[in-house]
Amino acid sequence: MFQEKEIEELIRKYALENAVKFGGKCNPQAVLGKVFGERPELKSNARNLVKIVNEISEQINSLSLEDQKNLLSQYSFGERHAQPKKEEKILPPLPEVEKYGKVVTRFAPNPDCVLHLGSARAIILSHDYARMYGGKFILRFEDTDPRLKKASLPFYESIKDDLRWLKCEWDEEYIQSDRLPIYYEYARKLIEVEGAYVCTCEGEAFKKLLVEKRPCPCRSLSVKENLERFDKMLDGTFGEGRAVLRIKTDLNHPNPAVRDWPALRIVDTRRHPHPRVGSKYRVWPLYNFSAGLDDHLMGVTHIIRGKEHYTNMVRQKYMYSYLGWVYPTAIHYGRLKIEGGVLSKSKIMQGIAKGLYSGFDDPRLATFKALRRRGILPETIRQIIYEVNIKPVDATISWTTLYSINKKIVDPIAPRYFAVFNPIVLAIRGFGEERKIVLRKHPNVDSMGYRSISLIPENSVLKVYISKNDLELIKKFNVFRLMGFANLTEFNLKFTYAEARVHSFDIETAKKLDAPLIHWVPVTECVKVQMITPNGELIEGFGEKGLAEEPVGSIVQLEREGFARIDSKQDNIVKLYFSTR
RNA sequence: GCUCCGGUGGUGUAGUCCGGUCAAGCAUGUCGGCCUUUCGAGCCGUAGAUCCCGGGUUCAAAUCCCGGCCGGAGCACCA
Repeated sequence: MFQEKEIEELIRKYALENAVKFGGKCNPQAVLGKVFGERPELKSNARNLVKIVNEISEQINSLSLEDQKNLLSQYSFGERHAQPKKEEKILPPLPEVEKYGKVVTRFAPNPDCVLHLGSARAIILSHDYARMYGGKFILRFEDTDPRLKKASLPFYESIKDDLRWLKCEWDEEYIQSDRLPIYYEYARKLIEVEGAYVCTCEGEAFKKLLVEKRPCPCRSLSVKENLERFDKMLDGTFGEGRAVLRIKTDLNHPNPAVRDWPALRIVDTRRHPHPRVGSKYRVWPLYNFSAGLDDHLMGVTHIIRGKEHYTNMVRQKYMYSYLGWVYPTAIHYGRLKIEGGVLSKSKIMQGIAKGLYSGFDDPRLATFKALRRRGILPETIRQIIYEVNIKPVDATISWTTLYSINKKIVDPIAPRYFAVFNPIVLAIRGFGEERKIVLRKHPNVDSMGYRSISLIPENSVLKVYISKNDLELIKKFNVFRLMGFANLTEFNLKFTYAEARVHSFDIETAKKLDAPLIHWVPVTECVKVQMITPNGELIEGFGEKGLAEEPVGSIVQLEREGFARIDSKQDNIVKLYFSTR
């Protein structure tokens, strides 16, 4: 009991703090929380403490705010108020790592399309976790459907290309169409342990039985009969669609989707040749079979994939139990979308086929190719993935978030240039002498050097391009400033061009007059620029000649316009892809 | 319909497992200011959340329990 005084003091201290924080009235609950935070052992005595806290709170609340502040100043608080807030986003620990000697992850795409943002979670998380724990990252092409979701040769390469761009190098590479004999071997094994049977039932009839939780006639066939039937699948006795190998499951499983799922089916590869192995095989594994086997065979410890695969895990576990295997740790995440970005493989493929999109890198598509061409950096994608993390919920990220991340990375390294779109000629009268303007390539980074713009007047007239988009702004002021150059006045818009006269040169005057700053390009020294906007349109204009000296692939900032990536240069035309504002 | 899984400011997320320093943190966006020869960056500040709803347990619930609502996923001889 001799501690009582001390505890009361503690309560008083937090009550005062809370009261001062909330305008004179403290909340006993919050005070209690703070006290427990400092003295957790008091929790067992919570009931009694509540009474004391309530009493003290009442006392404190009857005081004026001034008195509370004065009393509060007598107490000292530890370090807890000052803690560094900004911490770098890192991945949370991967579950169950201690179960395995070495972490092994995999990314297993079907090479039937290019990769898009929807795969970013699987790729980056799988790769980065493998690296984080000094493990192994496997790339496995799942090209086992020669008919419906048929693989196509160029995509094998483009997927690898995207992976490299994302800085996700893989340690091992497999292609499932090379592994058919392995799958056949395990099919026989599963038949032998009575974990699988060859079913020749017609689809609808089987489904009906399935819903009623009843076995089909094929289910009770002997091992011998099943092996014979399996041979008939392989040798062509059974035609396409006439037989499948099924994995036995619990027919009473509450989810009809997991009951006796199909493992291998027959595809007429004469009519539907596989892009890599042609018509060599006619029995092809289904996803759960080949992926399930491979995950174990390749020693995968952590499967990171979309939540649409959740029931697949349940299905595959039956196969694992027949084989005496332990299922890897599976983590399922939700869909990652980007507002307005096209993320569906079929829409991408169809849109391109119809000419709706210019290609796999059309800026309206959320493919890695498109993102890359727009100057979105792999670091930005990675940061987004770290940010959304592994959650089974869908996330729609906004372009503005992506922009701001990208901008933070790009801003310090992007040289600045002027480029005028929607141009109109501005004739500056009474400008006799030739001049050279020297500007910094980056306002805060001296080491990036300088750019110079030569001004060559003709008959005392200097012609520059300005953007029609700025006309409204200019009209509102008596004086406007061409950035880095001169303050102009007496603006006069003619039919095809505009006129103005030099008012002064110094920035101080411009500031004093509150003149708007306009970017510009001299007519006598410029390059033609074309830029693809995010909605796929092409806009044209003129840019500083220095733009043509920046390497292809680099990102520049067009002042007052935004960031853009230099896509190509030819015939004195610089082609840009707009990146972010 | 059946089977899973979720629901925290506009958006994304932290916290939820193990109830209490959370009258809810961070980022981005909004708005305002400072700075700046960009409408960019940076700095400072502001507003914005019934923690899906209802009930229960408890001294105490974003957190645990029950019910509901809403959303997503799966239910292919696709992956």
